[in-house]
Amino acid sequence: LKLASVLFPDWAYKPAWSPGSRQVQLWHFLLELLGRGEGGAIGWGGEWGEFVIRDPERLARLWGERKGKPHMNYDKLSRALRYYYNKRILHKTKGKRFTYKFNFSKLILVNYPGHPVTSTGSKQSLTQCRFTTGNCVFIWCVV
DNA sequence: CGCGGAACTT
DNA sequence: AAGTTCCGCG
Repeated sequence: LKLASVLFPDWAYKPAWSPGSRQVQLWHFLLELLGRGEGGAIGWGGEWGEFVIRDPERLARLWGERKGKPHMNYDKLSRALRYYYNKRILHKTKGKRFTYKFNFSKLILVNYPGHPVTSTGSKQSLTQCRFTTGNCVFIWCVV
């Protein structure tokens, strides 16, 4: 089963009153590519929530295309990623080049490679905030 | 590379 | 608010 579109819970979107609220958020975009197993540009890393940017300039180009920013590059994209540190969405895996990590206190993944979730109980309690992309099911933990 | 301040845009 | 652009610093 594959879903054509990715669904995020309401709280994961920019506020409706915010300018550019219809635009995708960068971390949504990253999860979209990761979930799709897009390959080349970005992929999951060894640890829980960790991902590696395999082709930084290509990822930047893809992001720029999505946002209509033709001059996007990794320097600028990575600045946006660094703004996520204080927001507790991401942090850097120190010492590993182009490697970042999602803070999954806010986000839990099912079918995450190497971390299958078998407990139906924990699934049940969180199914309201759920979206699917590719063969990964993302379950959100509202805090 | 990776970091974070600062000004600017949407 | 969530980036984008630019940049000096380690």
